Amino acid sequence: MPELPEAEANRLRVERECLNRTIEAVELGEDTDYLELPGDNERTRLVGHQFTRTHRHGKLIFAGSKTGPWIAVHLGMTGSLRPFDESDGAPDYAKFLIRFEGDRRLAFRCPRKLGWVRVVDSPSEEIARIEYGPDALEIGLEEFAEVIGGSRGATKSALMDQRKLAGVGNLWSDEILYRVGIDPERKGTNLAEEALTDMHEAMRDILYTVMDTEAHYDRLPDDWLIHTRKAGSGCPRCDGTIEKSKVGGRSAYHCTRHQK
DNA sequence: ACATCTGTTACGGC
DNA sequence: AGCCGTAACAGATG
Repeated sequence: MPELPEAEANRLRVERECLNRTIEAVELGEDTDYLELPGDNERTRLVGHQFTRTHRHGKLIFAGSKTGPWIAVHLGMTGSLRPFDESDGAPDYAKFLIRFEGDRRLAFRCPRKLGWVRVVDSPSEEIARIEYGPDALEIGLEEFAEVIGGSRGATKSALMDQRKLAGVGNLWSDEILYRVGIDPERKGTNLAEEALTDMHEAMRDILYTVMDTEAHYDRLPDDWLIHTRKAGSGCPRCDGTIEKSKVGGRSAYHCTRHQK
């Protein structure tokens, strides 16, 4: 599920349904081996506080308040944050549960156990700890061009490097490069200023567009790669063919005709 | 049975 | 020192 727009959709659910309610208890779910989750002391720290605000940086989601502790959530590949009412029962794969006053609950689901939750003093402290670069929607053209244009490896890998800029993953890096007609393997140092400018703009447009749909991919424009991300399919934008390859250990899809 | 997967990270090489 | 690339991680799904 989660790159920046998907993390944003999760943050919005918390923002809408979990603010300004006193936390009464914080519990772990079933089968939490291998997961990094707050221990007894960290969970107790949250009790009695309310979340009054949320924040997102790249793929990281935060909830907290001006003076109280924060939770920092990384969704991994398959995680999600799900507010629910006690009367409806918890979702499956719930690994971490917050009980707010009244009927409201918040579950951190994580079927594949690649996500994590921490209790921290502030978002900025956690962002510094994990060494994330600027958020992909905050980074300006100048710094973007510096960071991506200065990268000696594949442009796709640079876009996905969270220390360079935070928020872009495998799916949307493909979409960005498809939009601007750049081969995912092209070296960053081999990109012209104009290509970097186009890429920065495409990144912003793609992330905002996906965010606007709250990550409902069926509502995205027909000429996006996402709908034809399959080896051998025809390119929606030219006469080319979509090819699958490996870039930086991840599967990459690109049009062999208009992406050079 | 086997390959795949929107996440990171540890480690070796340059 | 830093940057880069690859293997590894865990478990559901097709």
